[in-house]
Parts: sequence; structure tokens; C-alpha cells
Amino acid sequence: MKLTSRGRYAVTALVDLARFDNINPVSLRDISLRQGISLDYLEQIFSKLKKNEIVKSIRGTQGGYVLNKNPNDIKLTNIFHAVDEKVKTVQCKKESKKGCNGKATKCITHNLWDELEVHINTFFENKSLKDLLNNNKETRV
Amino acid sequence: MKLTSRGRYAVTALVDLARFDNINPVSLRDISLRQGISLDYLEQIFSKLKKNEIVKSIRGTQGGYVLNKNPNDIKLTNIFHAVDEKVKTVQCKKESKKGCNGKATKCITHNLWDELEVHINTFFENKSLKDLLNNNKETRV
DNA sequence: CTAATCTTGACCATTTTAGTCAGGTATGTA
DNA sequence: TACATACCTGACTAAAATGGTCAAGATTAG
Repeated sequence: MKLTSRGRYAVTALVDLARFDNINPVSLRDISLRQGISLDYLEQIFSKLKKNEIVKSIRGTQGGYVLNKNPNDIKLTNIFHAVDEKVKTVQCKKESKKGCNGKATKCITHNLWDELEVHINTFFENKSLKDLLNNNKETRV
Repeated sequence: MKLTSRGRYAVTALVDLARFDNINPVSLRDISLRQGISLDYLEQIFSKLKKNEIVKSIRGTQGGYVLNKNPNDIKLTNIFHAVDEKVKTVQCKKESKKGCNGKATKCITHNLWDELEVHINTFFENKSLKDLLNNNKETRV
């Protein structure tokens, strides 16, 4: 079970963005430099974030990205969903033949994986960008 | 974030094993047939489970595998650890240059990933094979 | 006009995954 | 003793996912 760097970068970049977008739009170049993430890769990621209406873009010189919602309303769930970082612990479809089985015996660990998925998703649903900003201030020292 | 099938199979196979090992050792062939997991793959998995003293093997005709501990003492953590299914949400090492940064600014989402890792591991540490056996009875109908 | 930005899509090397295959070795039973 | 049933081990591999890079535009402030 691991997080992809795409998901990690998305969150990191948004936290960075949230800290600076009060005055001007923030360019990916700046985020790239500050967070050490490849510019080209950031572009891919922000393209998805934009499609999912998490950020807005402003083109041209002095352009960049701005949050499209209140940091309080951007949950980790939303971010991960936007960049296709999905939590997938259950392999079996409802009535699929493969993974879970179409046999008489039900998939004996199905409930477990379901529970796990809920457990993880709960964490993501309760965590907002705002929380991360606060959390970061606290530990900045 | 997804579970590998190796981890999933390991747990599934052990639940199956736990249900039948009261009388005789259980052969991988049986587990393979009942759970629809490739025999060759199961052998790889059980080799690791054995090294980690989660199961014992009995060779020869009528042989097979037996649990090496009380189902109550086999936590998901132990199983996943045995088959190298690791929970890895944090990329950055303590003082590494890559991932987390050696810069003045600390990795701004470090705490978050740490929290997430703890959250998931807690789930695994609190879940034993025994729980799964009970859970399965309840839902068998 | 031109530099700074966003925009889009193709491409690719590496690693991981999820196995398969081909041989063994040990042992209970007939 | 023969032999079938298991376990045991290591090498191999196809396919997918990952983590990017690269190239070529389109917009717009100054």
C-alpha cells in the first residue's frame, strides 16, 4: 500500500499554493522551485486539478493558479479524486467471476477490505487543506 | 493506494487455513482450489509466511501447513510484514536530500503522511485472524 | 513584440506486479 | 521399496503502473 507521488505532489503543491495565493496568482514555476517538483509533471497535475474545479488558472505573464474554493472546503478526498489517486483495497466486483468469486462460497475476506477502504477514506474526507495550513504553522517553530 | 494481490492472497489463504487446520494440516492444493489462487504463487507466499513463523509446514503425503500461533495472536500487521506488503505513505527519509528536502523549509506535508501511515497501521495492528473468522461466521448467513 | 505562463498530447525508461516454469526434496502409505 | 503427495527453491517473464520528459502551442501583461 503506498501513495503515489502524483497524489503526494498534488497535496504538497496545493498547500504551497494556499499559502501564497492571497495577493497574486502563483506560478507553477515558483511551486516547482520551492517544492522541488518537476515543472512538466506539475503541469500534468494542475491540468487535472483545474478540470475538477479545485483551482482556477490565469494565463499570460504574471499569471498562475489560484484556489477555486475555500481551503476549508477542499478535502484530501477531492484532491486525490482529481488526480486519480484512488483507494482500492477490494478487488472483486459485485458479481464478477474474477477476484471475488461467483461460487457459492462468498469471498471470505470481502468485509475486511471493505472496512479498510472505509477506514482510509474517512481519514481523507475529514482532512481539509485548511487543516494542513494550520498544522504546518504549528510545527514551523 | 492499493493493496497488492500478494497481501490479499496471504490473508485470504490464512483465513481459509485457520478454518480447516483443527484436524489435519491443510495442503496448498486445497487452498488453491477453494480460493482460486494459483498454486505456484501460493507456494511463494507460504514460503515467506513460514520464514516469519506464522505457519508451520509438514512435508510428505497428507502434509500441508498449520498455523504456528493462536489466531488471536496473528495480526494483519504480522501477515503483511511477512509478505513484504508495506504501508508507505512517506517518501522522505529523516535527512535525505530527495523527497523530503534538505532545505531550510521543512517538507510541508510531512506530518500529514505520517499521520496517515499511523492511521492505516493502527487498523492492521488491531485486526487479528480470529476477528476475521468471527466476522466471517456472522455474515455467512 | 516578447517574455512569462498556462495547455495539450505524445513518448519513454524503469520498476513493480503477478504470476509461470522447472526442477528439486521429504515422507506417509501400499 | 515404489510412488504419489506434498513442500521447497530459484529463475524467468509479460504486462501494467509509475514517474516522469519532451515538444509545440495558445494567451496575455507590459
